[in-house]
Parts: sequence; structure tokens; C-alpha cells
Amino acid sequence: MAEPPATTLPATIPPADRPVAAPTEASAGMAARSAGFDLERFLPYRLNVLASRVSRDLARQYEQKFGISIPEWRVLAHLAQNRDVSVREIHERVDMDKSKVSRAAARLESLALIEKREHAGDRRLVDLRLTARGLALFAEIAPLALAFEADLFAALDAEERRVFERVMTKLLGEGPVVPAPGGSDAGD
Amino acid sequence: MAEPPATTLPATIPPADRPVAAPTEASAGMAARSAGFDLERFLPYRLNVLASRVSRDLARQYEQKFGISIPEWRVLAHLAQNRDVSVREIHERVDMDKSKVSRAAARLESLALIEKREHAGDRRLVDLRLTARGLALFAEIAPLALAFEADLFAALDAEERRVFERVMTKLLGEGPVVPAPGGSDAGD
DNA sequence: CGAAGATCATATCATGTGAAATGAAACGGC
DNA sequence: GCCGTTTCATTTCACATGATATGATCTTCG
Repeated sequence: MAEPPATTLPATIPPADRPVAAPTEASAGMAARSAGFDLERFLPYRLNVLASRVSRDLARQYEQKFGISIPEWRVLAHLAQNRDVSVREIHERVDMDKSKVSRAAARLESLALIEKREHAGDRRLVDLRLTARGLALFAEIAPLALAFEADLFAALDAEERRVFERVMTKLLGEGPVVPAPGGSDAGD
Repeated sequence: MAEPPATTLPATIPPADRPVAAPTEASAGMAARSAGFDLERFLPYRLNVLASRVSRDLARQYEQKFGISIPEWRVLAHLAQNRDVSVREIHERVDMDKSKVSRAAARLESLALIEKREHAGDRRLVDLRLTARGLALFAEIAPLALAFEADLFAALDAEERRVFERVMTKLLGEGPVVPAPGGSDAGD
């Protein structure tokens, strides 16, 4: 906890004009050196900063209060909607690699929040499902999560929210993020 | 590389209507169990998925071609704009903890992409600056990054882009993500 | 059938990560 | 001018992560 959590973005992000805008200090001749590239305006970077900050903050909630990690939370949430799901299913639908899902499931099982049973007809598969306890825990966390989300977007007006959601859907939904072969890809 | 990169979001994100929408299968009675919570619609989650996908894809570019990691790229980019910067400065402005910056800087130095020198007047500080080689490398990467960003947002129209940027700025800029004391915080 | 290959969950391993510890240097009050 | 505190950068350490390997099961098709 030492050092200010740096939780408040540098506050240096300039409004939204194009001209390179004075960096931090040492403003002269910089534009040339940085080839017009400004990290603080670079969307992949901003996206990443926002996402990890948001995740960290939300995670704090259920980590502290319930001892549940992010991967575990995702598994819980998925199982709350889908019963008797395999590790692979979760791996695909919840954007976590198999190891992560497997470990999260193991931990959740050890906490008696989910149970594993052999899939009927294919013994390679494991059917995961919430236990009563798991469901109860989920029922506790979900409202917190929703409230968090609501707070987070409280500053946006209706239109902003609408457009934002639509953009997210576009960016997420349209095939591989890599737009075109040979094109560049977002990273950070 | 095994298994389809799962790079294309489940494609299951429903358009944008409110009614809980049929989950995957096993649609009956689910809404009750999941308490109206749908992970795939949960914005903190979506944000995180998008951000890490974007980061991963962009990172592939400079990692493969130039052997530079994300933290290293961030340091490079920051130094391209700000000369004679301390580790702490970067730590604060670029959203990485000190260890990460320190390690990235060490590696970049060993690659002769940056150099460290003692700060005049305060020997605790290290002044980091790009070497000619570092600047040259940055000049190679920056256009790739910008092209990547452009491609990524190619699917958006002008208004969407404008609003999206504004929203990002709002979400990033307004103090700690934690909106209000007692409020919930976005995480995932 | 039966062998070759695919698919699944887990285990292993090398690496990356953040939190806290360390040690050097500067600042403050007195 | 000294002692205690603060501020840096780095190191250490425990743990998380993802790529790969393993072993078990299922599928395919000769």
C-alpha cells in the first residue's frame, strides 16, 4: 500500500485535441523525437490502463470480502448461468486459458463452492456445477458487482453509455482483433 | 499455439437488449439462478477481455519483430517524449509499478536502447534517456502501433470514435475508479 | 476390431509479477 | 552539524501465469 495508489491516472490526459500537446516538461523539439506518438493518447494503452484499474478495484471487493480471485469469480459467474459445464467450455467462453480455469475450478471445489462430476458418456469431461454454497456466494457477490458497474458508469449520460456499449460490442465481436492480414494489431 | 486462439470473443454477446437473453443452452430457470447477472454483458469483464486481447495482439508485433516486451515498450514510448526521466516518474505516469519499470529499464539498458546516468544534484535518482539506437527502434515501432490503432478502430464511424474517446477520458480521468465511498468498484 | 490421431483435464516448468525488504541518499527539525 | 524520517532504485520472495507435456479417454477409419 505504500506510495499513492496512482489510482488517478496522471490527470495529464489532455482534453481531446490533436496537436501533439505539450508532454510533461521539456516541451521543445519533443514532437519530432516522439514522431508524433503520444502514449497517453494511444488507445490500446488507455484501454489497458482502464481495464486493469477497473479489474483491480472490483477484485479488491470480492477478494477481501470473500477470498475469491478474479479467475474464480469468472468461473462462478459462468456456472451461475450454465449448469454442468466442462473446463473447456469455460476456457472458451470466458477468455481464460485452460490452466487458469482448471486451477480456479480446483480451488472452488476445495472451498465446496462447486462440484465436479464425471460427464455421462465421456469420461474425459468434467461437469462443473455450483453447490448450494456456491450459488449463495454468487448471490452475494453479483449485486455488488452490478452496483460497482453502475457506479463506474454513473458519470456517463445515456447516449454515451449507449455508444460505448455498441463500440465495445463492435470491437469485441468482430472476429480476431487483428483487422486485416498485414494490418497492425492493437496491443498497447 | 494449440487450440484456436479463441481470439474471436465467443460471438455470443447478444446485440444489446436487456431481457436476460438465453444463456448458452439450458435456458430454463436460469435467470433466477444467475440473479439477472450476465457475465458477458458485464462491462468490467468486457473491458478486460477487450484490453487484454488488444494488448496481446499488439504485443505480438513488437515482441516478435523486435524482442521488446510491453513494459519495455511503455518505457521506450515514455522516454521518446520525456528526456531524463526517473524510474519513479515513469512508474507514476505509465501505470506500472516500480519493479516493473526498474526491470524494463535494466533490460533496455542491457540492449543499449536507453542509458542511465546519475541525476545531477540528487544521487538517488537515475536519469533515463533513449540512446540513438533506442530512438531509432522507437521510430520503427511507433508507426506500426499507430497503424494498429487505426485498424482497430476502422470499424467505427466518426461519432462512435468521438464518444468512445470521451468516455475513456471520463472513466480514466475522474479520480479513483472507485466512484464513491461505499460505492462498488469495477473490476471484472 | 485396432492402431493412429484427436480431445480433454491436469501437472510441470520457466518466466513474470507485485508486495515487501534492502540499502543508498536526501531532507527535517532541533 | 547530527538523528530520525522520507524518498529512491533495486532486490528478494512468494505466487500467478501461460506454454508445453502428460496421461487418460474417445474417435476415426483402414
